[in-house]
Amino acid sequence: MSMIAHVDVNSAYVSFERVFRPDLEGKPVVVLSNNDGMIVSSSREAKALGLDLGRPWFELRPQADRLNLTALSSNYELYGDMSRRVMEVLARFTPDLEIYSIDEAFLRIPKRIQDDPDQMTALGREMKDTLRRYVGVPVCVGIAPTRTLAKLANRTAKKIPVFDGVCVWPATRQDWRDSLMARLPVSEVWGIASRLERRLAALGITSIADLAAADPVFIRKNFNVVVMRTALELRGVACIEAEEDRTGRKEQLIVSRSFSKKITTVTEMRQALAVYAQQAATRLVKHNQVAKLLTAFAGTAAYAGEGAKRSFPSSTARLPSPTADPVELTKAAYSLLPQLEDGVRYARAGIMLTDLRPAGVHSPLEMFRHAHEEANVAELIDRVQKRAGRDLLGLGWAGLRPGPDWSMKREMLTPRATTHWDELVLVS
DNA sequence: TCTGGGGTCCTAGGACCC
DNA sequence: TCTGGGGTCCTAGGACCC
Repeated sequence: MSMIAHVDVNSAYVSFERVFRPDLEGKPVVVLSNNDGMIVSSSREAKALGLDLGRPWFELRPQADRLNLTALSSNYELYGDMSRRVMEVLARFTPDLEIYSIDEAFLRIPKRIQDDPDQMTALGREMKDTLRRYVGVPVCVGIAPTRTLAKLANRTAKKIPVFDGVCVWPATRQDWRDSLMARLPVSEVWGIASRLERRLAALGITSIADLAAADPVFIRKNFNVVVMRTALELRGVACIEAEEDRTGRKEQLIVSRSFSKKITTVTEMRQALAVYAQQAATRLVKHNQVAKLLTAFAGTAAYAGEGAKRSFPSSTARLPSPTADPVELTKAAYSLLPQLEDGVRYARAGIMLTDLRPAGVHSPLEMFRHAHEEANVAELIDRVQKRAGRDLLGLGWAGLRPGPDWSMKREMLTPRATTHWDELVLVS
């Protein structure tokens, strides 16, 4: 039986911010979503005040002073770079690192210590201490024979103080684990959320222990293989494979944003689509991929009041040939425009690219349609942007700064302290 | 009056994740 | 007035093939 460690950063975005704002240590802090919409990360102190994920900021703002609460706009450039540092440190512990998300990773425990709970605990503690020292962030570590149990061990390490951030499943007693699993609701398991929780409850499965004890064939029949795998993993049978290393390869790519003010005109929507199409193109090129299918969509607010007109138009265009050309993507995205309805206040729009494939593999027909003017426009934009910055040149509004008045609002943004020379932290 | 069997591919929708 | 963004996997059903 092999062992897997799950490591994740506590209150990740808040912790990344605190590295450069040590004054926020020990205080209630939240990080907000784009447009300063709602909470996406919440410090332990903020959680203790009941400030959980999803709370809208406009509701909270009036109380912020009274609660001594610090709210920050999300600074994804900072988080991306801090995440890279965390993973770099973790990579020193194993040749077998699976980066699962911006703040989580799985690591395979070396064979020679996988039967020794004490050594595994020491290893987990070393990971935690090293990340604190080298990157400056607090993490928890869970170690168990399956990914699902490693996540559960990690949750345990976070919530039960005696573990002090490191929980090695086989180092705990069987009867203690059983009673823990009997106490915890099944929705605490990785892969079981509210809808499955409801359906499971209808069959009498409410605790984690219930799911672990359920007959896998029964689960397979009433749900699907995904839920069955989860149930098996809870019994210690590893059946969720490491995600295949895609090295950046994706199956789909989405660029979508809410506007800071509602959009009502075709002109504004055309601007937004042009900006998003170019961002999509940039990301495609970065992954060295091209797209065949583009879907453009827009929508009214999810929480629009009574009587507000709702509308969710979308249009899908097959591109003449697989491409990452911003000009072609922008044109294709415009197929949405005729579908917009008059008098509707659109809150968001986006572009989804699907049917992606590696760039540079061309069918015979495609050989004849290159090196024309449009390709040169894309290249030119790319060259200018590389030399002079992203904000300087683009189709439509993309090159203008300040941006149009519907563009994203981030009023409490911290400096991009690790990726931009002019935003370095100054120490005096 | 009678109307097979086996397969692939694609898409939409549902569920989950962070 | 104000409520995020970006992904993956699985399944069912339809279209189509021989």
